[in-house]
Amino acid sequence: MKEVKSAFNVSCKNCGLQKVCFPTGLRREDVDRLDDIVDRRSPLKKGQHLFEASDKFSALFAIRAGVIKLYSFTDSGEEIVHGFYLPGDVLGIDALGSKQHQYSAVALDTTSVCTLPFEKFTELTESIPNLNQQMLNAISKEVLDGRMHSELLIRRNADQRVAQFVWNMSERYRNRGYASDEFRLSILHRDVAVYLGLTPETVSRILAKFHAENIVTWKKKEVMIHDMQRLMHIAGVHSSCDSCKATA
Amino acid sequence: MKEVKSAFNVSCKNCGLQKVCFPTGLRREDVDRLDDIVDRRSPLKKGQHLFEASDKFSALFAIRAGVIKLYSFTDSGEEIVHGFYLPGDVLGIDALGSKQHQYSAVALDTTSVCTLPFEKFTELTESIPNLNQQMLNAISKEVLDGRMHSELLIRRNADQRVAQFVWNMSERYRNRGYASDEFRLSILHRDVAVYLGLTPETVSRILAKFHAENIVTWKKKEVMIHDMQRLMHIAGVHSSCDSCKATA
DNA sequence: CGAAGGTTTGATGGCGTTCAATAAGAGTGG
DNA sequence: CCACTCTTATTGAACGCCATCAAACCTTCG
Repeated sequence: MKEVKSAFNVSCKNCGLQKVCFPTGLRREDVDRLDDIVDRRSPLKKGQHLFEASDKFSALFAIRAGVIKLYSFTDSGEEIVHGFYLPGDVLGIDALGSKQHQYSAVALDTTSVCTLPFEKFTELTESIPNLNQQMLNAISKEVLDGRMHSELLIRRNADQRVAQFVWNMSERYRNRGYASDEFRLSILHRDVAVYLGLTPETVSRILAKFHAENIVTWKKKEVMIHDMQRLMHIAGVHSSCDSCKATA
Repeated sequence: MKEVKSAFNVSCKNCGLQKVCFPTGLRREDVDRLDDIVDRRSPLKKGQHLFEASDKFSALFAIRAGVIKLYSFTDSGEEIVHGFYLPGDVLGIDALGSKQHQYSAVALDTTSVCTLPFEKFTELTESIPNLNQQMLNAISKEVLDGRMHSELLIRRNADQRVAQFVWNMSERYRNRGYASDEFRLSILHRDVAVYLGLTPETVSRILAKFHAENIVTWKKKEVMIHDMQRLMHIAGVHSSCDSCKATA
């Protein structure tokens, strides 16, 4: 099952995201065995779906590069954006119970993904004890992310929501070893607005204000944070060690 | 490890909630083995905590009777209510990753709980294959509940939120075999308000309106639903089979 | 019984939505 | 490469929902 390597087809062993996918670390031989079951397809183009709501669940996915938006629609047809998944994030957990995807996942940019067939993954779990805990970590992260999202939607005004979103993205890139004060973000303002429970107009106005006050500039998929302190202050991130918590 | 039985100390085998705790069903001998590891303490009184944020995680909990509120505080000291747990619900999943509770759980009424020591539970998992899937179901439910909460907080006005909350509670009681149009609910309006991202005043006003329009009466912990159709309509639950979905 | 906390009701104001119209990008085909 | 179209972003004005503040009433519990 060993395959030819390419830019989009690097083994877990040589993947820079190993620490993100498996934070507590697996033994080298265990990573090799994981490699054997991982399926690496050609990258998704912008607008292509990784899966759609009601699809049968057969695998978990780890993002290698790009961005995925997880979304669904309410009974009345409004879109709900549940989250954005960056390199190193695991996708598909919502379907573990019903074996059927509850939401849809679409690429917002060229995105490459590692596929973990769930059957084989479960078998591996029996022989790699640590893998089960890794799984629990990923699941737990999913639950906590959901709670964070709810928290953001309750009693935080529009300024705070936008600031927290930008800061959160910055932290996530930092944890992956990228620059945290300047990064590319292929997410439409419209999608951000839906995620934050706001209208595009409101988000636009707030970003204009942040730009005028020289806190954050977000133009043409390029985000630049000029004043991290004030950004964190607006976001309501007071405790000095929150970045540590986020890393955990 | 077999114990004397009492009203608050019934084995899983004889527990009416078995279908809720283990929806897909376990074999009789497996339930017996579960029984052996379950710890049944004396009930919690109103106001007592099952666990608190930052407590070490050592067990999952299944509610047998009563109500538990899961909550935490923001950096700025505001309370966040993440959810209410009814008989048959599983609590403690948020701590699976970090082995440390992230939120606090307090009894809103006299509440009895089954304790599942996680170590022993994990061991059992190896010999009862179906148990692992039960676990995944519980986790998945936790994720989906969180998403439902977010969904409720986005672009739903106060009327819709309150209606959806009452309807949801009604459904949950119905799924447990209780009356769905008349039930006791030991939750303060204040806690409901925080959960819904509203103020107590707003919730009070809306309940007064629902009462005046003869849709729902909620006085002194007694909820009566007089017009389920209109309640569902306000809640934005249009599809006729949503009760089925909720059961799944 | 008295105190503390929860609920109800009313008046006022602010924040974010809504509607509308323009500007700016992105994608397509000539 | 430019013209054309479609989607997204920006900016302005006005309205409405819900928070806020305040005061009275009601429960609960020591």
